[in-house]
Amino acid sequence: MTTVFAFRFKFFTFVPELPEVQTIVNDLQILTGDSITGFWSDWEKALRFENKKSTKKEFEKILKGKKIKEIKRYGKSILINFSSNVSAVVHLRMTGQLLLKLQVESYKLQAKFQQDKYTKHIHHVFYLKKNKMLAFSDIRKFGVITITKTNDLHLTSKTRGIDPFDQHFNGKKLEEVLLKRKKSKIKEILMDQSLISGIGNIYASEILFDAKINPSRIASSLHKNEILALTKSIVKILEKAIKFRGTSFSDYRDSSGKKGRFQNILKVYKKAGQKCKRCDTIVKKVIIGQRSTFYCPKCQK
DNA sequence: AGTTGTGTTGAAGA
DNA sequence: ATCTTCAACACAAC
Repeated sequence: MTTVFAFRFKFFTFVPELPEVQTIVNDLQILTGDSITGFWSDWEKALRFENKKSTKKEFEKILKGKKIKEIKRYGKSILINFSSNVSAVVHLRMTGQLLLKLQVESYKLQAKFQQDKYTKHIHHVFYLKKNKMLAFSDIRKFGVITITKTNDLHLTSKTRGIDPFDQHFNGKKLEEVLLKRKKSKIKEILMDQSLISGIGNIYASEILFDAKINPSRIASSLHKNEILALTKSIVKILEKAIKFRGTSFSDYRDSSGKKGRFQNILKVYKKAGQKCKRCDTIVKKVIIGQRSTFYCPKCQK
């Protein structure tokens, strides 16, 4: 029998955004100080070295023997800094999960454990000295792992808008950001990772509900006080979601019995046809930026 | 059983 | 250049 999962970041009903990634990063802290003994992958399309395609061989060559110095988050990306100026950027995209304390040999992974829904989507594995392994499971295989020199981290992604928990993020900063896409709908801007990093489809709807702003509003039409309210709502909702360990955990419980609970307090997301929690008006669904968007037509102006 | 919805990112198209 | 559309993929729900 395979070793029990210590943590399992559950399937794709919801997708990892900033709060889920922060929750994962917090849980991964136990790996600090551990070192890499090997690397395995059966989906090399996901592997990048700097900005080029890479291979599991190259990954193993670079990573083997490296010590994990720190694990951080930027936007929706997980940053792992190793010794010798090496870093890995892990992006879970839609369905990526990181599994800890699992023990599966690579030859078994090769066979894909076809009957085991918990291991059949593992595509990459970092083997570790103390903690056995860190496995990357990814149903849709959109996830990406980029290795780069720590010094060159800033070059790895175009999606490096300001993180809402950056100390420089405030109303004035958000105002500047809105000026860059004046004609766009506010919800599109919230989800534009090159402007603000970390907000995805779920929290965009929840934040705009909290700020009482209609998601279709054009950026340039927002008044100063609305931008200020929006700034506060961004931080407030994301902080609350982190406190609740995110939304992307449904039936899984980790070894201490905890699971994400933010889905229990969602106000508008996936609530079309139901009464608004503030004013009883029926919540509506529209498509903005090709994605489902939920809002109350009465209290979001 | 075939079609659709899911939603992140970056490349391709307009 | 700047905007929009689409492909990468697997699976649940209709």
